[in-house]
Amino acid sequence: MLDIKYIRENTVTVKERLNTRGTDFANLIDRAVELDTKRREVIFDNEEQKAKQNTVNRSIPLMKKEGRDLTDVFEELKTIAGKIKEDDRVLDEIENELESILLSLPNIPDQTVPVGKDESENTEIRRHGSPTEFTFAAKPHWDLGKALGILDPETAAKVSGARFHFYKGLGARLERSVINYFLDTHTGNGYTEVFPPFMVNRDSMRGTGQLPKFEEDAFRIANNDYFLIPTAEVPVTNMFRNDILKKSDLPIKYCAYSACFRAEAGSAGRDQRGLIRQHQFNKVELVKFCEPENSYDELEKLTSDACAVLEGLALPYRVVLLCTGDMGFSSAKTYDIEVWMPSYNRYVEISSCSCFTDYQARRAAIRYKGDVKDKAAFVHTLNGSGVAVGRTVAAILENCQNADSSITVPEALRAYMGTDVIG
RNA sequence: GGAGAGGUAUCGAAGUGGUCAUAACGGGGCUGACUCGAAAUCAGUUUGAGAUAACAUCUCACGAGGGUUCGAAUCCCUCCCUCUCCGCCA
Repeated sequence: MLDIKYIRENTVTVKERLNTRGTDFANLIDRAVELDTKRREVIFDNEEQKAKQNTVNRSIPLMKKEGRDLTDVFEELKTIAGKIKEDDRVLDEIENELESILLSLPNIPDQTVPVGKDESENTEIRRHGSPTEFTFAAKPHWDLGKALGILDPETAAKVSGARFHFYKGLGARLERSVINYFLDTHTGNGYTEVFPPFMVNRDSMRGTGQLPKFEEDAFRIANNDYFLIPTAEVPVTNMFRNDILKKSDLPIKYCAYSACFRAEAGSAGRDQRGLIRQHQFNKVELVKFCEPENSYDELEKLTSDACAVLEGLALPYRVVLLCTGDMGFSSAKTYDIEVWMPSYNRYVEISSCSCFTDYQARRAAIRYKGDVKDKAAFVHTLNGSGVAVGRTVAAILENCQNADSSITVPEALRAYMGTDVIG
């Protein structure tokens, strides 16, 4: 959520910079400023009435003691109470509309984010390794999975539906090995491991920005108002919702494994085969809470912490800085990490690392302070996949395949796998 | 799921319709005094949000949201959460 004070004082700038996302928010912003002006007028008037009401109310016990007739006083107070009630009602309306506008405005892109309309205008920052070359006809991971008997989407379709997978045997073990390898690497780099709930309430989904705008992307539990988490970002960031953190505890760094659930509304037909786009997938997430002045440095570190696990697996990847038009709703700056996927003959997103500045913190009321005297201020939140597990498994199968369809297990995983080769 | 108890600041806890809710009382933290230093003792200080040019002033917040009333922590309704016992369960 953006600060209405900031919008009020920088209306033109906010419009310009939000419009770089490719949607025109000018009307909404004008309406927000208008509502804010009205809001403050009503508050001013209302508080005057309340002050008067309080003064008279406080003197009532005394007057009663003196045995005064209070009929006139009560008459006047009744009038005041009526005005207050009406003002409260008006204020409520104004604030509801204002809030729903503020919740629908995305974060302001950072100055260093290139302006562009879509993913074609993202900027490649760096590459690691080079696209894998084969001396034989390489197979896509879904064919390898079938040949090896380790991936079974057909049975999953019977049991659940499209966009689900059974992993079997060494395939299941590979998924689990990757999760453990990721968590062990990140905890070694100073992240505290947490294991979160996979269902969260509405307030949490709103705190990180999934609601109210993107409800159709989420799975909602029918008999509760719970949502299946689309990413561990949601439960982990919301751990501190409505809290005031100690400055000396920052930065707080968490890594979390979770299953992730996405409705994938609107992506029918895309990535139909294999592990790339599933309703349920595993991910290890990195989440940070830090002071505002460090957040962009922390984003660089978080991104390289995510890259580290791909380097450990010797998978070729590149880092891309998203342009304004391709960036997520709540983010101010995002790096995507893309792994080389031979079957796609291109790099495919495997992690998205974002700095949200105070956007989520304001929505979720996550603040910090140093001294008792300090005013509580919003923290900055960051997160990034460290990294998507299913896509990593797909990348391992494809990049590490041999002519006979066997898979050479990356060295870093051998202890977890208990074998050097799948096949 | 059933029965009961409860949710007030940093913690414990009092307040059951008004005139001491920043909030009694007790503990903790911080600052100062005493001390070579510490303990003990004494004094002071310790919530957040909003309106405002304002660290002046005013308003709001007693789990959340409604209602009754001139006035609600207190009375009524709905919901959430915690604890104890029972049931069920991994």
